[in-house]
Amino acid sequence: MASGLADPQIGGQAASGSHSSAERFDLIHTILRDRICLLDYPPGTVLGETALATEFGVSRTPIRRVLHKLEFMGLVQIRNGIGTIVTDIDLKTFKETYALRMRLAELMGDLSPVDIQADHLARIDGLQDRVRRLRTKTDHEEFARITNDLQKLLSDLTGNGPLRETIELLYFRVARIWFSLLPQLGWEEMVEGQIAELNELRAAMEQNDIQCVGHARSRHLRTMLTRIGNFLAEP
Amino acid sequence: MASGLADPQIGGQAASGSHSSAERFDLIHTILRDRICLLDYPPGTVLGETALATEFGVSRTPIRRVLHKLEFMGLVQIRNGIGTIVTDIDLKTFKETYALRMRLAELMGDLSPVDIQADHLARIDGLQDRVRRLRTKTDHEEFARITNDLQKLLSDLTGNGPLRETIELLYFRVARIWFSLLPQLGWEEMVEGQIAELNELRAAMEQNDIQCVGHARSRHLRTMLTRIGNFLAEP
DNA sequence: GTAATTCAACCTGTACACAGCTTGTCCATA
DNA sequence: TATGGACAAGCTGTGTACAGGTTGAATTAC
Repeated sequence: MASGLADPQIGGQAASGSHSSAERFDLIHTILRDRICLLDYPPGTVLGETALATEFGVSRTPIRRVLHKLEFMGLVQIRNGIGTIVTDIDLKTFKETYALRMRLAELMGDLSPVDIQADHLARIDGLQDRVRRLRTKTDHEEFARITNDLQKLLSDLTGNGPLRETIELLYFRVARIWFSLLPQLGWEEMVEGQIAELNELRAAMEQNDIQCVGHARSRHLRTMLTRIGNFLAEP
Repeated sequence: MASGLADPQIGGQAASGSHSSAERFDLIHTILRDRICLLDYPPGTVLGETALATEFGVSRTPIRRVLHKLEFMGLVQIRNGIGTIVTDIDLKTFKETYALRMRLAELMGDLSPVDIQADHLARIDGLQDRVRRLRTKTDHEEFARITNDLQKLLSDLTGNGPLRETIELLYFRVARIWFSLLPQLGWEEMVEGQIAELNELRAAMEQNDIQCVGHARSRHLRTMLTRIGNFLAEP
């Protein structure tokens, strides 16, 4: 219907259905954000407002709102006369972001911690199952979705609202970068590392120790940064 | 020229002059942000896109871009059919934001600190002069401008980019709130408190000790939160 | 053949007209 | 008098035509 693009079931129908204005905005925003984070739109991709407008069955106006929000989040850069470009991150900014994320993770249990509920344990159990299945089946996108869902779970455990928003924003800014390096970092290592983090997180959650959860998360981020740093520095 | 409003020299002329698109956007954004932070638009004010458009000599479209960015920053809330409302902050969010700001201030010297230059010392000297003048002349807006400029100076001392952006964002979110309480918190106390902070900051900067700068800032934030908390809790 | 230049195609930015939503008012009714 | 609903005024959301900006390719001059 749109312009010969793929994914007609997600875009053209759901977004232009009988939803309210705010719902359509959130829907299109989430779809485009996930496409960027899951590398459907790799860094450097030029998006084009008209193409997106026809795909989602709306005019350029609401698309522009979404793209400006994505620009504010740092996921795209809108350049007059050229288009909307999915951003890449230089190594310096990447390391700075990870350094900050590690510190913010440690603050998670320090500032207004929340109580662990049975629901939270069930969710992390589900994540453990999903990532264990990846030991025998390479699936980069599923791996990225698991880390997305883990981030959502950790957000629900962050009682301090501004801290939660900041952590989420920084996650979305860098998630796609290391995800793009995933194939070159060693699949087995990455899966086992994720399993190890989930085990640590679950053990801390069983004891209702959010502070320990934050420190485990921080350690995991440090490990990831080290691996990526080693990989990017040598060649 | 516009609609009989005040400040014709800032709005109608400068913003619609011979600037490029991005420059006009930044200019209008800064003007409106400062009007909100300096309480020209106190919380609850309804802005109205058409009025702003006529004042700045542009159409609603670029005004909408600015207002949406301000909404992303949390300074306004856009409601369909009603208008764009300057936000207020509930006490819980206010305290959470301050708790986070204290921690982030401590990180300032920890993550990629910068070297203090003579220029930095000169700027803080200027701030000291300006705030000392307020001992004999009550001027709430000048006080707010000084804290704005101090925040800018501290931003320049924050080497970690994402940390700098986060600190700035959180500052703009809460600055106008305690500023609105300024008249009721005791003018002399606030001025002396600001002078004390500047003295501590300057002493730390002379020793090129950014970590000490961050801790002094954090202590000052804690003092402010305590005063405001006491004031808001009792009545 | 090479280099500078013009121009056409495409993009985002802007202006404006109209549709949809919210709210307060006014009026009819019990 | 109290209360319910219809309506009008105002706002933001959307669609669309046009202006401004950028790039690369075709063209012209040397």
